[in-house]
Amino acid sequence: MAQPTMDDVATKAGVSRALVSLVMNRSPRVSDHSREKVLAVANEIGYRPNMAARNLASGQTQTIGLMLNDLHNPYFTLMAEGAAAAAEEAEMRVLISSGWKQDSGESQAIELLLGLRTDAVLLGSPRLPELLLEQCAAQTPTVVVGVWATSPAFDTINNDEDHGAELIVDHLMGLGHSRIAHIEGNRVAGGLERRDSFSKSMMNRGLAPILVEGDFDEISGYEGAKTVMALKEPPTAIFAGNDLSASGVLAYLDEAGLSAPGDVSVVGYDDTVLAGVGAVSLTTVFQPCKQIGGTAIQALLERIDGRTEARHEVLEPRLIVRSSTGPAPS
Amino acid sequence: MAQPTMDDVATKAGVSRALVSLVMNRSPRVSDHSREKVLAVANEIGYRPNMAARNLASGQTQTIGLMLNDLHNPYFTLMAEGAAAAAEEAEMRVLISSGWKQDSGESQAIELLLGLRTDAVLLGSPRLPELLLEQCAAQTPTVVVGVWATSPAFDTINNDEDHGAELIVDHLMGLGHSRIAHIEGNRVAGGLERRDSFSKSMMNRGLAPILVEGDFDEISGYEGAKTVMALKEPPTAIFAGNDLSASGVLAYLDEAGLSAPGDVSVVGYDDTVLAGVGAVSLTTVFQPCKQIGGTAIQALLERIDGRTEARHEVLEPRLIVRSSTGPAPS
DNA sequence: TTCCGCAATGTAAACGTTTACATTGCTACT
DNA sequence: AGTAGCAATGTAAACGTTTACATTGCGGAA
Repeated sequence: MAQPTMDDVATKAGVSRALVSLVMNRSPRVSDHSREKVLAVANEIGYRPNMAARNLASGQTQTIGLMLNDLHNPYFTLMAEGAAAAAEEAEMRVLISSGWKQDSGESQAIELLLGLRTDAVLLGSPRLPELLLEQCAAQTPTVVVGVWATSPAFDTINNDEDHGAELIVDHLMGLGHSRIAHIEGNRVAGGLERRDSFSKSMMNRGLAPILVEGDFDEISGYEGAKTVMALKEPPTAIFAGNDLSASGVLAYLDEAGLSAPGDVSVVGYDDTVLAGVGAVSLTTVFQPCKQIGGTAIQALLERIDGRTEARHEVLEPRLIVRSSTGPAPS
Repeated sequence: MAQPTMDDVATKAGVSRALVSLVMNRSPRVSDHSREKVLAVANEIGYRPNMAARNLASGQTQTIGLMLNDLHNPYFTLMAEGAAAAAEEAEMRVLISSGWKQDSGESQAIELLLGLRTDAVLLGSPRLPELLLEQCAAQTPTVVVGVWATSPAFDTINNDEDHGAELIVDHLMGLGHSRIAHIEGNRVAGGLERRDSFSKSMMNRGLAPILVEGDFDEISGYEGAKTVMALKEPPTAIFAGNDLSASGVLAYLDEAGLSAPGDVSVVGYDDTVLAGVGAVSLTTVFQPCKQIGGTAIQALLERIDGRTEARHEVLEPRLIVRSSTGPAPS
């Protein structure tokens, strides 16, 4: 599988290697005649520039690395799609790796990207401690999504969790609910803020929050629902950490012969495609996933261009009321 | 952001560059004393090997590229997870790119991977014609999942579509259905086989297949259901191209005031997490997504090790009956 | 003491590009 | 005719590794 190199093209086309390089990089300095000749030969022998060599020589990759917490979560894949589209516009490509929700996997995933020397990295809800994120930022332009931090070393984009939690609590209280449970997201990648915001909102309104562990996925939604519904005084509403988790809650309720919103109201978070689809459509909090991805790429491009002051963006949440919430049963 | 190089480490540790290289590659030929010294320095100055240089010099990347048709489809992300796990065992990393369901995007995605000179590539339901897949295979070891082909240039892994369609048709006929519609997957990435198998199965049993276009996603499931339910004689059962599409079907039915399986039975394909979750759990055909990913990586590793004969694997489908199918209404 | 063998380390030539700079021929002006 | 200027192309030195091979130094056998 020895692949053709620039030299092969140059020789066969009877020109110098430098000229081939210019052609491949669309330089305007080369004559139409040469350009055509070179392209023809390149095409004929199936030449494809070696990115490693290109990167080594130029110090650039035209590539942005994405580390995503959980590829099974539409929130992240939508973010990736938005990022890919934005990158495309800047003639950049996006390379994805994931830690599959494990600390060690995530380290490796980031390590891989840093080793590749992508021009920048976008970290989607990293689980790693802020210190490590700063180390990453020291190596390459970095934007972190989904983790609250005020580090001057990297940019962040976050949802206003406090406000989101308030919207949900107010909505549910308005429907007459007072025993409201929250199935937490994880305790490492920004789930903590959502949980704390919920607690605070509840407390402020004189209600006791019911909390149960989770990990932002279906299975923990299912388990969490099972746990809280087994309480002596089960909640009349469940606020799941995200839509994925809410799906799990609905699955459990269905299995247990309970209905939403008849018996229990359910709220998700993110407004991913999961929320709209399915027999019971989810009341949830909208997050502009794709747009977040695009904004993150913009921020990275600016950093590549030399910006150094950190920017910490906070997005306003918006409650989307669908059919999974209703009046509290009397 | 000038990053430290091997030379920096070598100088600071008072050794040669080659020795640092040996240490970084865990060679047993270096003394404990030197190893420790080098590692200490590397760690101190935050040295990280440059993959581009490493790749250029060694001709290896220890990396396998994954091109995935649609990151929003759990089928692919599960496959990726399985692949990542298998790669991990072989001390390899996995790099993902997607064409986001567009031909041009897919070309770019594959081009990116080939340019990077990953040691091999795994193509998840590529939309591109077989000719292009062969070109890819000519450059690097290639395994294609989800596309029927008998090319001697690459390996394939596929579901036995004929059998899968038969299982579904028999199941539905057994429940008394005769007007059965199929919402097609796409017409480029292997959706054709599923559609043809369905048609054939129906015909063989003396039934006329009802077909409607689709693209393996929620929206086309929704639209497809809308289309067929508007027929003079609407079907009593819908076989969606995959689970994603089936979700869309369920969403439409719900919106139209119809219920599954009371009014219409619905069948999916893939048995992704979508099938089990949700108020109406899906009858579907099981595919061992993760395992497919793992098998694909195995095949690639063998090819990297020198195997050249192509292997075309066919997996046996298994029908999973859940609550979205029931007797045909009388 | 001499010399062999071996472990540990160093030397230097790749790997396939980019890119600053040098060279070559023209055109067109004086 | 001589030459300035410019477009087109060539030359060669990086870029940061790996790796075959050379060198060093040391312990022990002769």
